[in-house]
Amino acid sequence: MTISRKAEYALRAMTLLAGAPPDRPMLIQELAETGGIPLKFLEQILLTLKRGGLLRSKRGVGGGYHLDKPARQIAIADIIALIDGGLCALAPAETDDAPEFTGARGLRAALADIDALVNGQLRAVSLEDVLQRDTPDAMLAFGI
Amino acid sequence: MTISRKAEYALRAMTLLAGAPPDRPMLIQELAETGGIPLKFLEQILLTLKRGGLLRSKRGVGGGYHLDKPARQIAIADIIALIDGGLCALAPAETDDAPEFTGARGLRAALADIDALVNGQLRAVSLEDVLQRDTPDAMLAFGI
DNA sequence: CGATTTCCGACCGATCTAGTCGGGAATCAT
DNA sequence: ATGATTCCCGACTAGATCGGTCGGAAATCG
Repeated sequence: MTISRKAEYALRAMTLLAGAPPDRPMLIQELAETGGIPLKFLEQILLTLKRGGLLRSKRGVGGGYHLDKPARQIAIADIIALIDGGLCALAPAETDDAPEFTGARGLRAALADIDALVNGQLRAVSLEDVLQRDTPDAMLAFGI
Repeated sequence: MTISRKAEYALRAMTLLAGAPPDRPMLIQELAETGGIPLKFLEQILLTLKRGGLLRSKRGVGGGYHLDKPARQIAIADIIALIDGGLCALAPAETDDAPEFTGARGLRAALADIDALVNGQLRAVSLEDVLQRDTPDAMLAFGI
């Protein structure tokens, strides 16, 4: 029940890109080394992130990857959804063969509630928020 | 990223047991049929639930399963933790080889926050709450 | 004893995870 | 045009996990 390593790598790479100077793109190799991510695996990940519209790339010398929109407009939900193919869903696949017994509706409702809670939060936190959380004074501001 | 089918089955069985009359235990077969759960699979599940201290069992005629404590004192977190071996954790396995880069702390903090949120909620909802949620008037009370 | 019911370890096919491999295609400087 | 650089992309794989199944042993009761 942990987040997939692939999604974790994607989050690292996106965080790295969000925190990088916007004038020049970053190389896959750069991202892999800094983020501690297997190079060829990261290649795949960045590709799907790009196909999903979160990244833009350029080949050749001086090429690399950069965000396709400002960090504020990219939620970590967007990243996880692209990589894992759907968000974290506690509620099991909807309208399946679910039998009806006393308490069944209540169970589904309770799970759906929590599901909505976590997904809402994932959607609410942007890459910019992640960077903000990184600075020590932000920790102080939050009283940690 | 869905809840495991095994955990879903466990939740169904526990909900069933929480809603059953407390005078006699329920048979595995009964639970399997009512809950739409493969019998032999359910056997395993109930066994680990019992070893975890959530259930009590009795063999032979008149035997079966029943809750080991009142439904109010059993959180769905307890059930999922026993079955899936740990709760839903978005934050990756702690203190692993996590590299340090700009934003890494923020990323971990953001994930840990959401993690705490969902786990807190899972711990807050008991089987009794699940049963309450099942009745239509409870829905009205919640303004649904 | 024999019926009932839980207990328990071993096993199994399909799918998913976490990658690797090898080469192709675009871009750029010279 | 050539060659270096860098991204693009499909195929492949070892190992783990998922979702069960099977066969029987042990307890409990009439």
